[in-house]
Amino acid sequence: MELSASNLHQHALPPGVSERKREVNELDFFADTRSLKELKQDIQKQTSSNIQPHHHVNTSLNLRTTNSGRKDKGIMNQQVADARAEMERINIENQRLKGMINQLNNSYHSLQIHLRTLIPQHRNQRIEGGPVARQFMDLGQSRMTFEEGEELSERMENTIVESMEKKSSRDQTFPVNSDRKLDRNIQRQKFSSSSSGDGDRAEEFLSVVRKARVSVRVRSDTTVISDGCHWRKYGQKMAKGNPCPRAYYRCTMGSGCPVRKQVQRCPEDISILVTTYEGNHNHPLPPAAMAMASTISTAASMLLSGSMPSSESDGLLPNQNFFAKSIHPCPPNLVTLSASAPFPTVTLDLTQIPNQRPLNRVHVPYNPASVPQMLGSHLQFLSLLSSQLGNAPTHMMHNQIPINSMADTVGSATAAITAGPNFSTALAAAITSIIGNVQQNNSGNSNSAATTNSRDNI
DNA sequence: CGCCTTTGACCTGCGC
DNA sequence: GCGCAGGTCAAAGGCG
Repeated sequence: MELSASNLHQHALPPGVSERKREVNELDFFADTRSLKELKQDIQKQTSSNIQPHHHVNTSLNLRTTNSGRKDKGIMNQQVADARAEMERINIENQRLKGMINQLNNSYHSLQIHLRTLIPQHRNQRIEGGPVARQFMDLGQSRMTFEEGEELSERMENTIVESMEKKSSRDQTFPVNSDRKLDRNIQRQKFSSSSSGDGDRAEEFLSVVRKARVSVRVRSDTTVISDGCHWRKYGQKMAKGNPCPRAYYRCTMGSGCPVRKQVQRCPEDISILVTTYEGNHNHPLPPAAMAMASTISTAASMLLSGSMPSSESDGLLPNQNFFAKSIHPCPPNLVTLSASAPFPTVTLDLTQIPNQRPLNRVHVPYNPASVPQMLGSHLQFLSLLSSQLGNAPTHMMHNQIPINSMADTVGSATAAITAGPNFSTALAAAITSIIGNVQQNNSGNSNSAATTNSRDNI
């Protein structure tokens, strides 16, 4: 991959640098490939050309031109001095930008090296009936060069967003059951094939991302939590071991949208509402709903980043151990990863939040209607996480992130997660910050009531 | 009338 | 192969 100035601008430069580059562009600094020497010569030519007419005038009017000549000479000297000062300034700016590019180059190469070290680790991890996420990590057991890995990682980032479109087109081709069969077949192929190509691996990644689930536990009297989407109930079942029925909803915001959710009350505490989301939307989403959808993608990415040392004696993923056992000061089990289910699931347990008093934050009563906003903060969460790890550009701290950079954000955060030894600490800090932000938002936005469906019978 | 819920039937995977 | 459980379908009916 070539590292050009434009690449740096698009992929690596923090906003400050972007601003600086715009400044430089106004001077045509990068666009003009001439050297400083040539630039200097140009300026000198310009100043001398300005001088010529005055010389010509001087020769015709002696007395008057003596004073005028002195004035002109003064102006000329001033212009030369200005030009020199400008050149000095440009020179300093040039040195500064050179240093910046070198720094970015170094960061880029260190990331390359880090990626080189990660790919063989993933390749060497064995499956042996392990969880889906681990199995996917093993997909690289066929030989994958660094370039392939780099290309794949790029495609992974892109496919998180593109998967919505692919999924949509597939849904139009296959009825639901066929679609599920296809997904299952993909799963089987994924586990049985050890010599798949990049295309297959991307498809396998898509499959996991599509099927990764996010489960949200909220204490709520309402039958559903408001998440910004329109849902149609298509079924209800009594689940074994739970006196409360499980309701099945399908997203109706887009035709053929594959996203489904299950809503069920917790058998141990019926005041807890458990909502499980699955799939990617194939249509534009309102911000709150977009946050939810991207949370699912993020969840998959988090799972796929599970390259921690294995300690599965208790049946937990290594990452799950981090989440479930090591996070402080977050409530235990606030976030858990489960691979015991057919598909990887991230569970956000928000039921303990009302009792939480994040450090240095004003406590505001918890409002279940703010769950979407909380999930909507997941990008902020990733940003915070990345920044806590010190491995991600600070420009991710912006709240408003364009949708087409979402995948980049996810990818960067995933990289940060994978790379960071202080993962749990960073995660704890990030979650604490998010909770604090949401609660602060609640104080100024307490009217964002959840839309309830009175006809729901859960 | 369109959209939604309800609910029994059906399909599929999995364990025995 | 059988039974169970989870998930989905689709007809019927309700609501605004």
